[in-house]
Amino acid sequence: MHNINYIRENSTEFDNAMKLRGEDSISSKIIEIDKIKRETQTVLQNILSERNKLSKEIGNLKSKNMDANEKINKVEELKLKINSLKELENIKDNELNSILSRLPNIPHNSVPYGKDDSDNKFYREWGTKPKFNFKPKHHYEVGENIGLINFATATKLSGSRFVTLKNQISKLERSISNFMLDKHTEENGYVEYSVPFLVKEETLFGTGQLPKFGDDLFTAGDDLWLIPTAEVPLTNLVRNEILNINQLPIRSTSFTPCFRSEAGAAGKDTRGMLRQHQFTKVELVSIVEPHQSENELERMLTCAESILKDLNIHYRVMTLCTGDMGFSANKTYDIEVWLPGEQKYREISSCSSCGDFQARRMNTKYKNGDKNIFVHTLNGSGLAVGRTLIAILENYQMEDGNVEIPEVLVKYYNNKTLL
RNA sequence: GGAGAGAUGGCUGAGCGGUUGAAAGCACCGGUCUUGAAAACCGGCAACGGGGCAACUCGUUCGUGAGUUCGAAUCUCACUCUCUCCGCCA
Repeated sequence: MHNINYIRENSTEFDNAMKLRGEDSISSKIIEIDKIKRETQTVLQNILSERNKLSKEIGNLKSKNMDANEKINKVEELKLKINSLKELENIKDNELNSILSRLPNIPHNSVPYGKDDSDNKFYREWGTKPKFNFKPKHHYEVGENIGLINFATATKLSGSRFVTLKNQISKLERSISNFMLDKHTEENGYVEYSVPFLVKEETLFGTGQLPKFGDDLFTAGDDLWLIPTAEVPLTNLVRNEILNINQLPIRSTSFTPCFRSEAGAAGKDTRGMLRQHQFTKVELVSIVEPHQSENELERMLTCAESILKDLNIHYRVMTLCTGDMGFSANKTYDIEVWLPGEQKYREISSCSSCGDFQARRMNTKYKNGDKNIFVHTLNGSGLAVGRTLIAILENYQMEDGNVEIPEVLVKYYNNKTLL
């Protein structure tokens, strides 16, 4: 959600920023609505003030048993005006909110300009592509060959874009999530939460999924929605709060399933478990003071990377261009892991800074002296567990069809070194 | 699912339809005292918005939304949420 004062005072910059994100120039429309709203408000408030005065006078007269009819009639007249002005103010306020709540965040000035993911910029990489003396398989081949990944059974239960894992691979998924949570809570300074997987509309508004992207989500009826990421509940933990400055920074993490309708992805990544309606993820969220957020994004990225380093899997980090960023982000790094079976880098984490964009939607501030200031929010995957599983199956596969267990996971995997 | 109780400022908690934006206490901030701290005492302390260069001023807000009234935290209705008891259940 944007600061209307900023738009008023920097309309050109604002329009330029929206253009980078593929939006039409709209500041003039916003400013016009805002102007009418404020003018209405001023007139309305003067009348309200008059009414309040008269009402007090009426009270005084009545308490002295004196006649107040003249003043009562006056107020009656005012009421008509008040009602129509209130109505107008309401209409303009709704128009304004409806526009503002659908506009994406302004990109940070360090974000490269671009149309889509082909314009993302290389930031850094770690490790090298592993060498195989056989042709590495896709993760689904590895899993299906040993009967531990099964798409057909999942289709029977739930349709396309679901999977069932079994036995050792289920256990491996569990080991991965435990490893990630331990790392983030014991070394990286995050506090673990268990959160609801079903949330209300206001909650999704707070982080920016609604009102614009309802099509990407699943509903559970009763006004509840399935979370597409733990970013939603974790960030909204502080919705409508005025935090004490010494509570910051807040760093939280949670392991949750994520549910996405993948509405716009028909025909994309249909093979394998790369793009599912349901997957698990360990999420990282930070709530910080504004001056900390740039550093915090780098820190968060490092925390996410630490998982892949420990797993010893080659990856690269990309800075997303203006056209590829998510709605609420002002800057995003994607970590892309190398998949030898597919011979491609694939996203395994996305770390975003949202500035005060979500804080405005959630109404989350902190007290700094006598001022209440919007916090900055950040979120990142630390990491997508399903895709980490894929990365392990492809990077650690052996010629005989078995899979080696990464060293850091062995203790989480009953001390076994092979699948 | 059945019965009942409730929702007030960061927290606890008062509040006859008319100086109640809201008592009191706690917390917090500033000061006096003290070598320092604590205690005690004194003072300050809601949010959001409009207007104004500013001092300041006006409006809105006591779960949410409607209504009654000249005037609503206080009355009416609907909704939401919380708690207690009973039933059911992981």
